[in-house]
Amino acid sequence: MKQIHSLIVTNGHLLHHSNAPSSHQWMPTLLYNALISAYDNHHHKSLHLFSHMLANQVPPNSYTFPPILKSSPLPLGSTLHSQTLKRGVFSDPFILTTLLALYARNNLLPHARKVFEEFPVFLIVACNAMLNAFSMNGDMETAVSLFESMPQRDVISWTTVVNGFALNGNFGASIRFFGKMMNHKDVVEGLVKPNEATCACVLSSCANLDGKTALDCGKQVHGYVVMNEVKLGVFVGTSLINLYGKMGCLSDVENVFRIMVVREVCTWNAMISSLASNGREKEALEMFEQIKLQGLKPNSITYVAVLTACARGKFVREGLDLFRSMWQDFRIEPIMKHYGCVIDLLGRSGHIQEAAEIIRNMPFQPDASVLGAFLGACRIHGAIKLGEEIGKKALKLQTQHCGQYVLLSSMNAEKERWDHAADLRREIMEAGIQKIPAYSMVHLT
DNA sequence: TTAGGGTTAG
Repeated sequence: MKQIHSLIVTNGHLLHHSNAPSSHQWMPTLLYNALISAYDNHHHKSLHLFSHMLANQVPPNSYTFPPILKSSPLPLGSTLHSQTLKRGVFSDPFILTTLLALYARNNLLPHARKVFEEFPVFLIVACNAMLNAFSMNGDMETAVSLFESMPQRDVISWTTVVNGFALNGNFGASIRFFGKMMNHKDVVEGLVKPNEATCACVLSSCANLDGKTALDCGKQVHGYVVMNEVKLGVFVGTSLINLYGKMGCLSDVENVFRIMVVREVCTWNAMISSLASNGREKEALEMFEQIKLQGLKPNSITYVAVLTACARGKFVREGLDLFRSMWQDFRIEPIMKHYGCVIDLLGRSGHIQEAAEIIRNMPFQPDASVLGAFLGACRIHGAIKLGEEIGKKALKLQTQHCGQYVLLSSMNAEKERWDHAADLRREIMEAGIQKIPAYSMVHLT
């Protein structure tokens, strides 16, 4: 590429006016378009080029808008929408599709529908964007009925619905829809084949359920991946690590990790979480060191995972050091989840006062999960007075959640303050809160 | 030169 580029330059085919003071003025629409799409991940630059082209009276065409619209926030997107109308390119199918996706992303389902109606004929890409629009706005019923009305479907149509159920928390339906896909003539006759995205989605749905059925389903998908040479890239590999980690199959976790060719930060994150939740906290921390050695940059999720490992392993000193260094080393700002981990870390190991101190000095108000972690610590270490004080705050934040009531009530029961305990149990009843019964499971192999 | 679906989070 670079050699060809040099030839073009030395032969004078590129930018005849490059010696002129403002060569940009001579750049035609086509060159601007190419540049704008090259700056795909640099929204600022592509936008700058767009205004530059307008300032130089270079007219944008239907190719100009989609790459900018793809990364535009809503207010800018609306402005561009009117620009497409003014310049007579609104009806272009590429523009319509990106506008549809823009409105879907911003939860403006009615706007998305209106754009969808502009398509004169069936277009699979537009339908897929609309399927996603319904999914992202919680309307799976309409998504499925649109899906069923489509004269053709491709792998993206199927994947969008599989993912749609997962987006709405209906993981069982997501897996069943994948099953339907595998038995449908589209797949049986070889017109459609699940790809990396499809497999990653359904594996993630399996990981979000528990029980043997979900694990077996995930294993079948894994088998399909191997037998059908679906790429074991970052997406599928990371989903598999996550699935096996959640199911306690650490040897499978390690096998997948070992054979992955490309590993990104999210892969390492899934690995750290898997080790941390299976009693191998020390190795989880070693993985964190590995990330840095690989030249990768930990992200916010990495710290959630590694702080969890510290909490489980009772590595108080290491955990606090990590928490304090995340901003210094990587400019990652602690969010609520990180505070939750640190409170859990301090609380479990009996550093109740330090935990209280951190809660008092947080830059934002603690939410129910942080207070809940603290409350749990108070219970373990019998700090009933502090527990009741914090518990009341937690109840105010999470009135419909049974966990805090149960914790407070158990805490009183342990101190044989039966009247307090009973009062709290009655409050649960009166507030109409359902206590979800816990269960244990024995997995026979 | 342009469009639609994907992984990790106590």
